[in-house]
Amino acid sequence: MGKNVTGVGRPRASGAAASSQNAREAVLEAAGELFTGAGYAATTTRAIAERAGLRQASLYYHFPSKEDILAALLAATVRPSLEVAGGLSGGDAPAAVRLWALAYADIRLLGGARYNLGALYLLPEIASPNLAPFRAEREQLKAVYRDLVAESGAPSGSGSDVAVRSNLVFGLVESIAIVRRDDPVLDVEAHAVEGADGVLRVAGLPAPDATLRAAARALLTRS
Amino acid sequence: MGKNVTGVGRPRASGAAASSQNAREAVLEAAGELFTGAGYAATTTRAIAERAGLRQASLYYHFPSKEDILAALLAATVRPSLEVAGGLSGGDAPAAVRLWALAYADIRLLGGARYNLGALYLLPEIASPNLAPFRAEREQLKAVYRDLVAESGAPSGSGSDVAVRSNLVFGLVESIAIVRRDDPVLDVEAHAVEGADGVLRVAGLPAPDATLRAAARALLTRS
DNA sequence: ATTATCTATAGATCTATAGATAATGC
DNA sequence: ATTATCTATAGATCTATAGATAATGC
Repeated sequence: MGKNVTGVGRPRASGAAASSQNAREAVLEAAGELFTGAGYAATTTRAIAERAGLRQASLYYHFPSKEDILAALLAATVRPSLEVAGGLSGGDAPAAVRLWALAYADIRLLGGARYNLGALYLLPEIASPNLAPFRAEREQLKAVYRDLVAESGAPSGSGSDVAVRSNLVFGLVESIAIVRRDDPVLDVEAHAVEGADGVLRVAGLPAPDATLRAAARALLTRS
Repeated sequence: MGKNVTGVGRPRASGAAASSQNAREAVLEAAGELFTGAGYAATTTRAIAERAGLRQASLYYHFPSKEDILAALLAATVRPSLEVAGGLSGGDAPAAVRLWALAYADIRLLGGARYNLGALYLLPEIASPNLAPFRAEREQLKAVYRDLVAESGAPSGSGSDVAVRSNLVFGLVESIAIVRRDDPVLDVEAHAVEGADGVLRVAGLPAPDATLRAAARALLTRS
């Protein structure tokens, strides 16, 4: 269970940096790239191991099963978003400002990660019973959006309700994964600003101005 | 190659309706349900065949490979959207009206299909070289959205450009697949109306009123 | 003695092909 | 003779386990 800083354990067959600093990290990095690119079922444990620089069977020293690798990735992907959401809850800023800030931060997180981490949310495998903890965390995040949409109190024109609007808002944020897959070199910053603007508009709020954006950004740097 | 209306060919092993009216349809139906639910790679040809009421090997009488089943489904899914887009191009209605109509129709098509057909677009396998024809058709549809966003000529506030906005618009429409997966019993009609409203707002246009919506619906029924 | 890897492999698939078979059509 | 299915199986995986091995730590 140690960190293997010096070189405990049998050396790797792939000549490579005998006994890496942290094989677990390398496995997650490799799996992230492959799962998001080719999907979970189409990615073999052999391919993950190869990219991480070890043998297929050696994965099982670090993870009990292939699905546990996915679970670790999903947890690491949703956690930063939940932290942002948590950091916003304490303040006294208007709901519209907090909603803009959360959407902006989420889109940047998903759009700017090393590889297209948001694509993990698109995998059909997240329906697996073993991944219920991840789904619960994602539901938590979605609930924060719903509360912000409700609190921001947009006029309920033409019979629209909070449930429909927050579905659209959450969908708009997560759609960064689809957009990024279609266009891997997109301008993340521009998409995040315009996306957060769009979130407010979809929520039924007036178009945000520079003052609102500045206030939202200030909220984010504060924590 | 005949339709097997009466009962040519060896009867099915699964007692079932000896020599179905149209086995090909049954295979597509089964594959649609399984691919959208469990994904492509995780769905076995055996599972498809079982659900369609024939033996695994018999699939290959109707399709040369598993991937061709997916290709057929993708083609059938994007075609109706392209038809709507084509039907709108000839008119003299304002771009905002056509944009609302297209978004509304697309969301209803994807949201109301027998199973969550939009989830096919989320599959990582659509990157396969063999599925280039589908990707091209989807790009065509996306180009229609882009042209409508450009033509509707929203004020380009805060440096936003057409590319970013049309990415967001297209993402918002397709996000119905994610929303539906999370909430299989959603109100499709309400989501489509509110989603099309959101599309106009994300495009930077003023919030649509009942008159605009009525005009857009009229466009759709006309063709 | 502990750690982190390796080699080898069991057992369970999965796709696609080969060739037989049981209907109808002529 | 043609059609649409079937049975059987080849060949290629794929995940996970068993048990050996080559380092360091004590």
